[in-house]
Amino acid sequence: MVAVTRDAAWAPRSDARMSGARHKMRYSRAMPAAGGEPPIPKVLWGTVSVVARAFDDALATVGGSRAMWFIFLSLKARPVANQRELAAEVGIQGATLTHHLTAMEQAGLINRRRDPANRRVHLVELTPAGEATFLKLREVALAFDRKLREGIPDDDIRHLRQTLARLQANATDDPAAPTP
Amino acid sequence: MVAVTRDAAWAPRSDARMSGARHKMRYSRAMPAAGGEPPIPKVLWGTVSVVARAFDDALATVGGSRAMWFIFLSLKARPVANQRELAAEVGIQGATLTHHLTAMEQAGLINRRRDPANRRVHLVELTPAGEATFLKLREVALAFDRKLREGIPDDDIRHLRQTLARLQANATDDPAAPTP
DNA sequence: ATCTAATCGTTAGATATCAAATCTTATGGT
DNA sequence: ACCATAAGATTTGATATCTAACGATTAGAT
Repeated sequence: MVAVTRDAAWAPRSDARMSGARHKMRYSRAMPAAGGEPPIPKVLWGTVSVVARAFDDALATVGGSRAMWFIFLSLKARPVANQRELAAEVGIQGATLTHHLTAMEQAGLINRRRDPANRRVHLVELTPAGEATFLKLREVALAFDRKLREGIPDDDIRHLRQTLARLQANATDDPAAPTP
Repeated sequence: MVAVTRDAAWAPRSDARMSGARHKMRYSRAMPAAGGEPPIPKVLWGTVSVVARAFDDALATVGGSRAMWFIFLSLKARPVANQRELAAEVGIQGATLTHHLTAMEQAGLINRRRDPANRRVHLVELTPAGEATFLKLREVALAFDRKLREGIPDDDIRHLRQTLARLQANATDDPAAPTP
C-alpha cells in the first residue's frame, strides 16, 4: 500500500506537470552513472516543457504563440532571403513554417509574394497589422524574459548560454568522422 | 539582393535544423533588452530541439524512443503508485502516457493489471522483454550522456542544473500572489 | 535549344502531445 | 442502502511537428 499525497484543492494552478516528485527520486537505481540526479536530457526536457508552456500561455493572452513570436523575431532581426532560411533561423522545418505563414497570412499579419527576380522564392513581409501584433508580442516577451531571469546574475546567464551551446554541439557532432 | 550560401552537398548530415545562421543575428534590432543575443526561451528551445532529436535518433537505433526511455526510467527508479503519478514523473499528461503504455503493452514490454486493493488503479510492471529492452536503452542513454557531457566539467553541469531549476521555478511562479 | 538536375515551396500522411469528455470504480453523506 | 461526488484511466478531437512526395521554377550540360 503506497501513501500518495494528492494535489491540494487550494493550490493555485493545480498543474500536475513536473510536480509529481513527492518522494526523492533515486535515478542511480536505474542509471548507475548519474549519481542520483536525473540525466541531463531529462532535466533539459523538463525545464523546457515548463518554460515553453508558460511562455506560450503568456503569448496567447495577446493572441500569439511561440512559433509566431520566433517567426516575427527572425523577420525583424535581419532580412531573410527566403522561407528555407527563415525556417532554419526559427528552428523548424520548411513544411512547418508553411503552415504558420499560411495562418499568419490569413490573419492578415504578413504578405507572401513571389520574388520577381527569382519566382521560386516567396518573399515575406509584415503588414501594418503584423507590425502592431509584433509590438504586442514583444512587450509580453520582454516581460517574460525579465520574470525568467529574476534573481539570476548575468554571469550565470552567460554561463548557461555557453553550456547549452556546448551541449548542442556535443549532441550533433558525428563520432564517425571528427578528424578529417 | 541578398547573397545566400547554400548547404554544401559534401556536408555530412546536411540537416538544416538550427544551422541557418550564416550571418550573425542581431536580436537587439528586434529585442532591445537582449544585447544582441537571442532571448533565453529561444536558446533553450533551440538547444533542446537539437539534443532531443539526437537522443531520439540514438534510442531509435535499438527500437526505443525518448518517451519510452523516460517511462522505463521512472518505473525503475522507484515504485510508482499509479499512472497519474507516473505521468507526472515523466512530465507528460495522463492521456499521453496512456498511448505510450498501450503501445508498450502491445509490444510486450509491460503488463497493466488492476490493483486488487483499488480497482481504479492500473499497476504497471515490466515483462522480461521489457527488462531486456530497458537494458538496451540504458546502454544507449549512458553512451549519449557521456557524449553530451564531453569536455564539460562537472561543476558546469551542476551549475547548469541549478540555473535550469531556477528558470523553471521563475517561469511557473504566479506573480499575482507571491506573498501569502 | 532542349533536357536534366537542383532549388523553393506546398501538400499529404504520420506521430506526439494536450484538453475535454467519458467510463469505471471507490468514497462519503444522508 | 442509495446516490452524488471524486479519483484513476481511457477515448476523442484538436494542434504542432516531422518526413516524404509533389509542383513550380531556375540553372546547367550537351
